[in-house]
Amino acid sequence: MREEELICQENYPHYQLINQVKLSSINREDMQNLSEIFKLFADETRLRIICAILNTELCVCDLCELLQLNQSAVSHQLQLLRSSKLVKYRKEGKQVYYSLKDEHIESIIKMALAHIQEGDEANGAK
Amino acid sequence: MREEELICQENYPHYQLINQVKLSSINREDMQNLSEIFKLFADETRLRIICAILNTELCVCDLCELLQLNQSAVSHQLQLLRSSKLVKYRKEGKQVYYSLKDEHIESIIKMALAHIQEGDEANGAK
DNA sequence: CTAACATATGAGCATATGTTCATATGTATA
DNA sequence: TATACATATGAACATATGCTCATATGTTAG
Repeated sequence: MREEELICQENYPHYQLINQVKLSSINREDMQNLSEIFKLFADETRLRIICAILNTELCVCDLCELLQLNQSAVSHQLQLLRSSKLVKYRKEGKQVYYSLKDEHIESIIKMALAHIQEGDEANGAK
Repeated sequence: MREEELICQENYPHYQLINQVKLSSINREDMQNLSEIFKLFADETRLRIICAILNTELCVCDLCELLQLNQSAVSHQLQLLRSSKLVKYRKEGKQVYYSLKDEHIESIIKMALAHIQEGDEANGAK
């Protein structure tokens, strides 16, 4: 529909390169799923929740106390994490205990942490 | 300010646990930086751009062609990636070539990919 | 210098997102 | 069964985000 405006004239030499990238690239559905996961990590509150239950299971009010957030906000975020199957939960009496479902998550966060720490070194943090 | 409504009565037994989590947790500033990075990965367009330049440098119009997006949208996203120092760029004549700055990024994405693929197995994808 | 091209950027708009408030649901205890 | 407590959830609102359109900037060729 907008071929003419999209393709700049210089990129024909890059045609092969583009095609190669296209072939080796992650398929569109995985890409969408990837961005979904990263969305979960993208909110600070959610990330704090995730980190809090990295190695421990905690109940909702523990999380409220820890993050100093009201119960509704925490529950809404947990709802999101639950429906994305990032967390599992266990009911015990009145309480509901949440924990992480997958150990990849810790690796992802550690890797990202390494990234920002390397960034610090490279930039002005000397 | 809202102590009374936040702290549920049952969590006193968890007091130690909460404190332990609090102590071992990532500090607030790093947490914010982490969420910033994940925000960058959280948009599908941006993620596609990032993946496209994982191993190759590409100019803006290559990206437009590859992602079938208009130049303005791509440039805006590149602007974001640039100001977050996730990408580097190199001007050559009229063109500007973008590439990634950091190899952690690939690891992060690969890890996340592993997560979603494991999720597939675990769920109905048989 | 002018025209054409590649990229950048500001404004405006529509949509998505996170929080709060009010209330519902579910569980234990008196 | 009634009450208190822990959690979940819907609605409303304010803010953030991503895209588009128009235009600016910078570069090369004629």
